[in-house]
Amino acid sequence: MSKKDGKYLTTGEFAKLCKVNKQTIFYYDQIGILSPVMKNEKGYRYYSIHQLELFFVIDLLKDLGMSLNDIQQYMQNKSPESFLSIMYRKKEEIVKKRQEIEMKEKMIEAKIAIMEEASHLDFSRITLQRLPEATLYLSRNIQNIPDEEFLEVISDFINELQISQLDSGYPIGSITKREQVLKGEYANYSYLYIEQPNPKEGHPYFRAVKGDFLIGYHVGSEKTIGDTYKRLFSEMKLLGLTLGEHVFEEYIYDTVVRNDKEHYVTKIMMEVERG
Amino acid sequence: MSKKDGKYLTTGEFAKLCKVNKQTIFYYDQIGILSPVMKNEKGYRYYSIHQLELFFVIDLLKDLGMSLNDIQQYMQNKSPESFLSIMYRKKEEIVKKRQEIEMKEKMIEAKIAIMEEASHLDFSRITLQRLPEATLYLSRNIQNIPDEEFLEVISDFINELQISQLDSGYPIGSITKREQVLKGEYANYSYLYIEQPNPKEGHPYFRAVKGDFLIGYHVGSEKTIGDTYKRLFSEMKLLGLTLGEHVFEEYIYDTVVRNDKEHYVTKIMMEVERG
DNA sequence: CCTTGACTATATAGTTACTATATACACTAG
DNA sequence: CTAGTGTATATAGTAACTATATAGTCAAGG
Repeated sequence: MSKKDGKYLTTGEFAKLCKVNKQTIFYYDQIGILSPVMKNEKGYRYYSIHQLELFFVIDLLKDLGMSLNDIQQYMQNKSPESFLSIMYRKKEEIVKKRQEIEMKEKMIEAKIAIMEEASHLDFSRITLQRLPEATLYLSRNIQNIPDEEFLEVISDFINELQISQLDSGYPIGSITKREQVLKGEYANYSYLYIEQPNPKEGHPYFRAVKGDFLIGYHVGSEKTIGDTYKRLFSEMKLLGLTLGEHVFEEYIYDTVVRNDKEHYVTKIMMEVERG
Repeated sequence: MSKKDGKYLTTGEFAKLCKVNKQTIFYYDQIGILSPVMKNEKGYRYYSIHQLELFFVIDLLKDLGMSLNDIQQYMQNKSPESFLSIMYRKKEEIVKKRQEIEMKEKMIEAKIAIMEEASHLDFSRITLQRLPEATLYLSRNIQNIPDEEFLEVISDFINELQISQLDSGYPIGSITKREQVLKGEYANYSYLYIEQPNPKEGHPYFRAVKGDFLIGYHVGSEKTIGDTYKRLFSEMKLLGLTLGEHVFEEYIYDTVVRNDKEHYVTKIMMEVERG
């Protein structure tokens, strides 16, 4: 028997090459997914270097979400055909997984962008800005909607975000119509929305907006948001502007980054018209 | 209190929107990472729709490998600054994770290619082929190496595969020199190698090969591989060829797809010269 | 008003894939 | 011949759920 083939690895050596705990190797033997090629009379386990590749495959399958139980099922009854069919299945899964990862990367980037921008803002200032066109994914109309139906709309909205991978990481905002705002019904929203910096083709629910906006920030619970609306209205008057069709609200700092409601920050963007 | 803000979700409703088991929501309350905004006198939990976003963030962090314990640490003491720093950290991690996924996708594709090719082969046929140039990642020389050192070389080779992401999914093969093969020392390899279909720039250990190869398949344990070598030698004589500098061996069917050693298949590729 | 069925709650045990600990035996080097 | 490292088994613990058991709550229909 030649040196290389004759060379057996002890459990410790094998574990080190696999970069796992020795106990894991015992465990794999115990549940029958990777047993040593040889066991001596003292019960010492000996592995061959070829079994390393088997370990790597097990590790790959595990990584792709296969349970040790399922892996064991295969190991009891190996064949090139069933291995191939597993690989085809896993190929589909990993493509999906990669797309999810890519989306999450985008989400993180969005969160970073939002937080970085917020950290440079003066929340007490009201500004007039010309906003560029943006693509939004809208919920169904929720104005004056009864409670049960509201839950269903939210549910559909959230589902669609997840199914069609529309969660860009940007905050979920709300749109209120001029009429409701003027009546002081600041929470009687008409739509929920989420901004889509890279809109997908062929999706029906997108609307674009652009124009002049009066932008202010409300610091504190939403119960007191009326105060900030009043400040915005007086600023609007001062600048000789009138309220446009829609008001957009977005949580900048919310329950994700603040323990206390008094420190929440809501961005209010009022569409305005000159003259 | 308006309809939308007044609308609280029960544990079941909230769980459904989060697409998790209700028990999970109880559990998150229990360990203090996501508690309902309100609990009535009967102990019923009520969540607000804004807490959905918090759940999604928790889910994101979890996906990025953060433990519920670490998440809890953050939740006890939220702030935009620490959230931002977590996001920066996670951004690095997810980039790495994406690269790993991409590599694994390639690995699966390679395994599929190998298995598909193998399924169309007649293992009893010996063929003469002109092989194109291929890039290989080589181990250090292992010819006549003592056992301890062999283990170290293997270890280094495997480590490098993992660190530099060189595991292409193609089998780990061995190269034996003409001299050893002629002496019948078929297992006295000089190098281990793994093919790199998309070689990375700036890596030192690569060698290219191309030329005429006499290719045969050994079915059975490596102990009887001498039989197949003999068949190859007689075919070589028949074709009027002489043995070139190297012989390459690759496991096609091994412990990964076969339970029984008698069904292993090893591909033997002999470099040959005409005349 | 009562019952039925679907909901809510807590408490506890089970699951997966390890990981740690305790105890005992084996092997190797000085 | 002992110290130190290695091996083994057995058992318990871990994280993050998941399932089960038991009991209280509530809204709709008869």
